[in-house]
Amino acid sequence: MKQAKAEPVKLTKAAAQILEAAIELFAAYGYFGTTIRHIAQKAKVIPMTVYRLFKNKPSLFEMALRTVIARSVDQAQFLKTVFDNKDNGNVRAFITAAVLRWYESVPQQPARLMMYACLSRNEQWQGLAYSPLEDIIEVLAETLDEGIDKKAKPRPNAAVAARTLILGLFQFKITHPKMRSARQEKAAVEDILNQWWMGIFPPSLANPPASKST
Amino acid sequence: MKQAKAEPVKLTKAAAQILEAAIELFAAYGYFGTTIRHIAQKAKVIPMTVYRLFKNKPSLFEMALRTVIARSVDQAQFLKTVFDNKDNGNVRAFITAAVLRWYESVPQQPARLMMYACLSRNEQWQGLAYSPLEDIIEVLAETLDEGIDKKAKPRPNAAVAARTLILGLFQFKITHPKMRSARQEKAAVEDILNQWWMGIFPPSLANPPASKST
Amino acid sequence: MKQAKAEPVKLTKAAAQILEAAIELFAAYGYFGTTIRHIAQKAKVIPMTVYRLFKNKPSLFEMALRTVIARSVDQAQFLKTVFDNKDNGNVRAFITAAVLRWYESVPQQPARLMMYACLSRNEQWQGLAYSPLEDIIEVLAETLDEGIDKKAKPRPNAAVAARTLILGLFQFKITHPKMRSARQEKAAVEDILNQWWMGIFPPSLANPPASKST
Amino acid sequence: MKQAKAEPVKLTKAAAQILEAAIELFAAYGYFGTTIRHIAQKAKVIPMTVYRLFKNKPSLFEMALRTVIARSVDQAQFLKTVFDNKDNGNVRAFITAAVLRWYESVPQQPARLMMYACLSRNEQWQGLAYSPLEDIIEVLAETLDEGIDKKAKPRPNAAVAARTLILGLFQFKITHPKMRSARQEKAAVEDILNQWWMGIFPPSLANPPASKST
DNA sequence: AATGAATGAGGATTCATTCAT
DNA sequence: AATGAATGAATCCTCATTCAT
Repeated sequence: MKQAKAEPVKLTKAAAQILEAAIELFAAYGYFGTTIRHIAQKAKVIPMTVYRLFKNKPSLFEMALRTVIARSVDQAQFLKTVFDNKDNGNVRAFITAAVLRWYESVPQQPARLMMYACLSRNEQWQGLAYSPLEDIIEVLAETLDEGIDKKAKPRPNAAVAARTLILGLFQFKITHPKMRSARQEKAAVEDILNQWWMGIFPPSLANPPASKST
Repeated sequence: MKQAKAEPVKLTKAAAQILEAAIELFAAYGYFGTTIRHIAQKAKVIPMTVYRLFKNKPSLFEMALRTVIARSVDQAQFLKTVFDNKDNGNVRAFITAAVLRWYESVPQQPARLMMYACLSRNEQWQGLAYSPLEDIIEVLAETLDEGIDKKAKPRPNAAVAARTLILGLFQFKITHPKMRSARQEKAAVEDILNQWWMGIFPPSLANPPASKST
Repeated sequence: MKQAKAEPVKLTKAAAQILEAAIELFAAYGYFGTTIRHIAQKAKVIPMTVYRLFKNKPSLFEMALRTVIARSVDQAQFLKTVFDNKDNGNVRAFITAAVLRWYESVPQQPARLMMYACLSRNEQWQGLAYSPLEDIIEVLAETLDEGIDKKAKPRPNAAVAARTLILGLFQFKITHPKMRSARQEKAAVEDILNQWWMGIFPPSLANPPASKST
Repeated sequence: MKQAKAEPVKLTKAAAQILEAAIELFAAYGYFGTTIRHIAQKAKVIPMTVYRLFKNKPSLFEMALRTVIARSVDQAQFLKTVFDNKDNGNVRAFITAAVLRWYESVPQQPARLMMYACLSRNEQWQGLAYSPLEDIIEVLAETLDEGIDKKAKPRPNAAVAARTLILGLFQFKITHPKMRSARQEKAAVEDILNQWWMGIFPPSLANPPASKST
């Protein structure tokens, strides 16, 4: 699990306000669509204060990104804790519930901000933004792997499966912001999860192990 | 399948140049990160020409988005043709190959542009950007559904499965732009596809149909 | 009566359309608030045509002004004809009716255009714009003078009286564009006219001939 | 009397300079004929300062208009004070002197600015511009009414008479800016005033109450 | 450390006008 | 003579940033 620690430094009240405003606005409008003045207004400080507490605009964006990621990392660790303490009963139900809870616990704001960072031309930001997803994927994959029958043939690839699920859900969260109610969204995510568990064809009916493309 | 026709109008050379430049730059830097002057320079025209041929910046962005989508729609229709002409042999191999070909045929540019549109606060752009993905999902779901054993229990949900796959691949394309070679990327996509087909646990070993959360 | 002849030159259809559009828009938005493109659009020609038929923007404005003035001059002459043919009966009623008819016959457009010309820093335009009012004032003053008792003491000054009335009515027309209905406007103008005829104090009660200020 | 208070707020030096420059230039060239850069240059500030101290161009115009009107309102109140303190001697001479003083005290600048506002398509500006004239008219009408013999037949209409005079004088001030010397202008205004007091025909000689047009 | 003012470049957009066709 | 394209400067306005207080 990559380290992306940040925010443990004590922030003054003004700095915290600015950071929250920056997160909100960068997430909503992206880097270029957000102005320092706008951030300052939302944080109820004058623009000068932004420059006293943060070096400049890129630096502020990076700080906002790191802050959001730090929180996300915490979530990965929380998930890990949950998984570590699981009883060995119904693995599938357990993981399903945990992933659902994770999905619901991720606000759109961080997701959007991370997406903007991924789209940016700044490789450092891209790397930063991708790391928390990798963390979640890693935790999920580990837990999955423990539950997989090691002698199954074909043996499922836990890492790939975890990646597919998390990226799909992440994308789903961003691209369906207002198109459905929370209830509908939850139902859709459950469908995705179920389908993910099931696979398309039950192995008994499925065709042979799939050709390696043409 | 939603209609998103565009670009049938004959474009002058300058307009076509501007449009291509706009697609490229909007895809790279987003709406706010791209300036009309920048577009004009890349298209080798003076800024005024942009305004003669396009109403304004939002309109140009929408035009670029529609153009990219129109091309994507063509791909959906191409995929549909491929599926319609399939022999009834190995369905899985056939679909796998087709989806792989689709994945490789989608340039990053349109994907990025569509992602920026999805992230924008403009609901029309969001809708436009999402439509070609829906088209692909629809075509894939239909074909999948034909191959699914109607009496299987639990019966796979073709629509959800298709959505999960396409959104996941789309996200994958965007978020992994430079992190791996083309070869690695292809291998990863194949893994995703295989995993998608297989499901995590073979039904025979799987736990019961999954609790509805909580 | 000053000569401000114009427009006898034969205009092509396009030129006439442009001129009418120019009059309308210059009257509505003033010189700087009106653009050649806007005029061309309203006249349903391309901007180039404006430059083929008129030298440039100032020249077009002057042409519009002259056109409007020429029509106004015609009105002055019409008024003159009316006055020349009057019977020698009720002079007051006759003039009142004629002035009312004049007031109603002057569209707001020319009045606004002339006002804009008066306000401009171009002395030629100022002179042009003021001339038709002077014409009307002159005609009215002559007719008034004929009706005034040459031995009255104090003897009314027909020129001043005419000027006061016409300028007041002109101002009234411009500054009360939408504030009252046509019916209300006519009633107000009649009040003005009556008051103008009457003077404030009947001479019998009036104080002596008025001090020459201070 | 309508309230149009403004300008009591303390203005910084730069803001005051900008406002004065705006008044001068808007009065000279109208709204569209005046540029922010021009105003900034005259005020000896950089254009950005204009936008720091005023919201935008329309807002600056409105501020300029309100400032000019506030000064005018003060004049109306001054006139009122004068009228309230008048002895009951020669009413006509007293009012004549007061109106003359008012006329001379109104600079051309405010008059032009108000005229431009009246001509604009902005109803709020029209209303603002017209209000100070209404104030003066009201004050004058009240004082006139006190002096009018209530039993005179036909009884003069003080409101209409006041309106006619003030509008006429206002128009006169604008349309005769440079055409005569100050001395000539004063003489002309005195003529107008005398004529206004007198009416055209002494009632004894006048024809019957004037036909209501047709 | 908070504030207002300054900077100067750059944002989108439109202007009047002219050149090639 | 009609048209589209070009020109280049000007429009209003905002940007990120820094300098004086």
